[in-house]
Amino acid sequence: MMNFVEELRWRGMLHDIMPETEDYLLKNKTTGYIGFDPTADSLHIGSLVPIIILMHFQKAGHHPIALVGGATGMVGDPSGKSDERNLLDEETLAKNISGVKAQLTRFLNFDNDIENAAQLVNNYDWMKEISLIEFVRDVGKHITVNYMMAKDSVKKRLSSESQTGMSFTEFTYQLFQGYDFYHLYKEKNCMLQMGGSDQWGNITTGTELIRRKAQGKAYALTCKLITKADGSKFGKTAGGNVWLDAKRTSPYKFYQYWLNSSDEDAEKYIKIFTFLDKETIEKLITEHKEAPHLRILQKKIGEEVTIMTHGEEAYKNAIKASSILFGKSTAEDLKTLDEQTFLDVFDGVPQAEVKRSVIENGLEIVPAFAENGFLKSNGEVRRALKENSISVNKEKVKDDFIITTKDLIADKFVLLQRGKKSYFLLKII
RNA sequence: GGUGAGAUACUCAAGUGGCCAACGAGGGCAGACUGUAAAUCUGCUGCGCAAGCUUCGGAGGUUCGAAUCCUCCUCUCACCA
Repeated sequence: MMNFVEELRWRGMLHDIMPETEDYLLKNKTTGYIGFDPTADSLHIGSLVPIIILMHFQKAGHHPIALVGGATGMVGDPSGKSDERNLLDEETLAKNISGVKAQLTRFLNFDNDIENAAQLVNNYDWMKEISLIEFVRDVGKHITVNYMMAKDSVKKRLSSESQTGMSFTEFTYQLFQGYDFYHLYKEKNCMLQMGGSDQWGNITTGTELIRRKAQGKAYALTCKLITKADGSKFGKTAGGNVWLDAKRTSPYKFYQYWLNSSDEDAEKYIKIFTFLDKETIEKLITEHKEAPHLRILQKKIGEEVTIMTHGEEAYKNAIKASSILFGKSTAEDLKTLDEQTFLDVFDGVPQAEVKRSVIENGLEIVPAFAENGFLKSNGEVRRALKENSISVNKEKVKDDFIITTKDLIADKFVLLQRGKKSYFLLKII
């Protein structure tokens, strides 16, 4: 049997582990869970780490449970937050939960035919049954406020660093999460809770509750939070979060995110986000160091993670799109594309519709960029022109350029571009 | 409830009657260089081709002239109760 803990360790994912956990996991096939917050109707790549942990867990023969926090999502976890959270209304929450559920099924094997099929639970299902009196008597009684206050997540908010203080609601959060663990321990014989290192406090409230209320022993394990070498937040781009949902973040952009990782980060990511074995990874790292400009690591990570998330087909399209957008393709190359290929490549690129007659009459460059919502104002277009950053169909143009029918791609599109990475499509109707 | 401080562009933050479309920093965008990188250098960062126009929490007022002075309002923070 594969050593799950060792696997996480050499991949540099392990942060904190309760004593005896490794031993227990080696000797027993057990059940473990990770909670996912339904703060949006899609997970983003930050959630990929816990997902991958569950995948490793399942691979090692254990039984993974993914918990969707329908109830805890209503309370709001104060960990890592310096401000009070906004609460989600029930309708949004329901939508988010179903979105998150759908995504998790892509990564974990929920097939009941196998022995250690993954399970999906929603803590709202049991939390909704509990009355306040019940909760206060049966759960609250076992945990002292002193214990709760000692948690970092709470201390931080009570200290003078925090401007807003902390509501009772958020203070209670750890009891909710702790109760989840207790519930799964009782109902599903779940012995282990995992999560990001910021969850340590919440997780140990769970093991504490299990110890006091059920005289049981449960285990905990956390993984390192993903950081980036330049200090910026992982999983964010200027355009927002990088989502797992293809509708929110196109596979092309998803792939690009990994491709643009720094060398330093790529060495970490390849261990964390791919399932390649140690030898393969070490070989790749060596190769990469010999020829860093080839970006072997980034490409491999992009390939593995994009295929895992969006499938083979989407990955191939992302590659094709990348080579057209960033290769030495010219206006001529672009014009050889048929409509379908063109649309695949530029899937997700913002676009606007323009009447054919406008192009036939000749469209000046300034209004072409400003009036369709690509750039904010005429002034901005003029500025950009001065910077020599405006291209039409991948060719730099000056302010006297006029778009005509000869610039149409597939007789239907004009590709506008600001700088190297920012595209916009005019679609002729 | 009382007292005090404050609200300036994406963020922080100067500006206390004309020299203010508003110092500076960060962020963002672009150009050069490069590996679609990092670092570095340069330019831009309210609208307008321009004349000019609209901005400094909101509404009024004083003034030839207001981000700056006055009145009221809204909100935030701190201390006290």
